[in-house]
Amino acid sequence: MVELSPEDEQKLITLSPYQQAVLRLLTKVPKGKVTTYSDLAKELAKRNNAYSPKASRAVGTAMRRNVCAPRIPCHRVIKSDGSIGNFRGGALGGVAEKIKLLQEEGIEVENGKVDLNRFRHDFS
DNA sequence: AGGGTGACACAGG
DNA sequence: GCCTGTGCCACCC
Repeated sequence: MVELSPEDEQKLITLSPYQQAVLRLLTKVPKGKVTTYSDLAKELAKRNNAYSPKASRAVGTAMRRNVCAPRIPCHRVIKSDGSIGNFRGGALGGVAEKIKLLQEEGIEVENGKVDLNRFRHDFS
């Protein structure tokens, strides 16, 4: 869980409501656990019926625009099949960097995949 | 207002 | 299991 500083809040309000919701929810994912784009979309839909549970793609948009207020652990978000997905557009370390960060938190990554049965964070 | 674009998902082949 | 095509959502011109 991450505490947002007043500065972070300032950056957040710059974004659309949906993007804010995604990032705030993301702060609840603890170190050592991961979640998926789809899971975030579902959880958001559960908390606010204005949102669609199928907005996984929109969640990706939120990450892309993530002012990644450094504090928000965007590297803990992977695809629903356990594969890593993308990170900062691909270049500059990209996926490799994402994997590294995950492993440093104790999450096992083999063959470019994470075992969701063991590392998936359960909201609710 | 209209059309293009992804850090996605899912069903097929 | 890998590669494609299609659907989708919120966002951004």
